[in-house]
Amino acid sequence: MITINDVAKHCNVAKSTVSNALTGKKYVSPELKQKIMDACKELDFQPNFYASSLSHGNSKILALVLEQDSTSNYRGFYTPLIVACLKTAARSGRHLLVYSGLDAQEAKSMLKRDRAPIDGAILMTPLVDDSRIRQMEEQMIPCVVIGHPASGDMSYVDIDNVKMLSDVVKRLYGRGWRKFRLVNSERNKTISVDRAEGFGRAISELEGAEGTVCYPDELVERPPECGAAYIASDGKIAASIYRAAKESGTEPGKDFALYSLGEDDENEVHWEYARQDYSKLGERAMEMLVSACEGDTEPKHVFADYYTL
Amino acid sequence: MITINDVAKHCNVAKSTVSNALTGKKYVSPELKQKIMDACKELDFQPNFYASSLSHGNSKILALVLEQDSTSNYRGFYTPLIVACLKTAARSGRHLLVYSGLDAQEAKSMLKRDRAPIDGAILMTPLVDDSRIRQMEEQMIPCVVIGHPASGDMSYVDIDNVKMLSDVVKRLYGRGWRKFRLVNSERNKTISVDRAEGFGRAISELEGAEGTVCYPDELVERPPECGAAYIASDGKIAASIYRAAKESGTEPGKDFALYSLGEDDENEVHWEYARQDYSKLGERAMEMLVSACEGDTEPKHVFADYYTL
DNA sequence: CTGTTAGCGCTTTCAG
DNA sequence: CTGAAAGCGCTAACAG
Repeated sequence: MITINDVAKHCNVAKSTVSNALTGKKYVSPELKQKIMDACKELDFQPNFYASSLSHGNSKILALVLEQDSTSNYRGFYTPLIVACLKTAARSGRHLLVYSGLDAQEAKSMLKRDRAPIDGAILMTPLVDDSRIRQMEEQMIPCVVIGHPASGDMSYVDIDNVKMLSDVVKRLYGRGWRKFRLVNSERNKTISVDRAEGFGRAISELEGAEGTVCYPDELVERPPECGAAYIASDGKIAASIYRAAKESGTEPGKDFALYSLGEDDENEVHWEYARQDYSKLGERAMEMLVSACEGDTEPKHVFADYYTL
Repeated sequence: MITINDVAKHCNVAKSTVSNALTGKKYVSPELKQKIMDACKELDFQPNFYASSLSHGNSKILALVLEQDSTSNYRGFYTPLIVACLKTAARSGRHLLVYSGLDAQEAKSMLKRDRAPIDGAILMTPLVDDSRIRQMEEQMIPCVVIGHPASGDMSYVDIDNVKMLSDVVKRLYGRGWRKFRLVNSERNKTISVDRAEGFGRAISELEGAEGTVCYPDELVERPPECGAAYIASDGKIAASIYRAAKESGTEPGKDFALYSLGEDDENEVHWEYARQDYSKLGERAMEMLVSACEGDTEPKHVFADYYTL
């Protein structure tokens, strides 16, 4: 392995001078600097990752923590999200560790600052009571949440689910539907809280509208109620409603309405859905994280309009 | 930060004893060991990642390099593959860095051993001339390829594409088709070579069969030839053939046959396809990588049957 | 079996 | 503006 010492000898200078030339934290005369740079190239010197991190303590490694617990395994939108994070990270010279389906226990251990050498993290899908978030706060690791954290003052970027739900209900109302059914996400996710709120708000504002909310744990596959507009929190739920309808001979779009909030795979969907731009979400979150790692400690709260109905 | 020194003082022993107790590489009396462990817990000691890596030079971080260059952005099968790698890695206490769409230049820089602290890597989708593979060999970083490397003697796990193609052609032949068209993957991928070979082999073995191979760069959207059996190298290509057929009024399954080799999203596909188990592929590759990192340097070559026609 | 000591490669004071 | 020297926290020889 070729070290900073070899470069120093090669140039007849002290190794601290090489270090200074490389990090740019101290003035080094342009000629010397050039000479050093040339030597580095000639010798193919690569600074040792561990040594430099040990000294100044940052690794240029970030983490993307997909979801707490491994309830839902396959999420089609992960790919564009991961790729967007990856690319944005790479553009600023960062590496990205990805975690999926860690339980609270595992997360606690894998994300300890001294276990994983991370400078910062993006957390997906916050829970109402989210131990990962607390942990990042305690460890003072810069952190951006994708979604709406329940409490605390940390940076996040989220789609405005309150507004989105309200918009969806109004649109369906405009088409004549009066009876609404929100089949929400899991209760422990903050997204469900926001969606229920937007849903409820719209219902109460609209003359003659009536609505109820249910959760996946209550979902039985039974034919949808005739005359109701179903809003499914994701494509899988929409698919199960659609299937149940088909089997019972109830006609979607006619006997009842079906709308899904986000679709993992956009081919051949038999119902209306909101498009959400996961790439943008990832890109934006990563930009925020990088800037936080560079010292911008002010928490930023972004409700983005990365969706279209 | 609480260090090994604090623990040592707390227990009135030398720090090396603490280190030995923790790493288990030297004998330490059970009572002392217990005492030390207790102290670690009490003081909430976490070994410093950089320091220990600097000393013994392994980081428990692995890399998953998705594909060279960023030609194809969205690959639905990435999610199950990534998640499988992630889980398998986590089970053996490894972190996973993911890279996607690096060009040769970027790969060269990001995957330098001293830039990214990786103990080993999984490389997806090898090219006929693959600089990443050469780089890993040069740097002597343990490495497993998912796919069939063109040359060299490194570990890989792959679906036997020669056999798969041959099987597919024979199946279609058995149904009466005699004219075959393979629309292959990009020329620079080794998978294309194998597929063309299996295709050609089957054609030559089958009485009265005739076949040609073409590549994406030659693909124009024109109606498929009547009476031909098309084998598309992936779902996207199959979709474009299907679309062209629909537009020209040619009927799939009747005027021509359409078969695709692997499908990213399995809902509502209008043609036959081979199912490939990307989770298994990732899991197996990761197991091999971990064992390689643990000193098993013997290259393993696995042609798995992780597909069903 | 335990403790002392010398590094790992780099950054960072702190005198020249 | 440059260079010697002292760590960062840990591991691994090497004596006791």
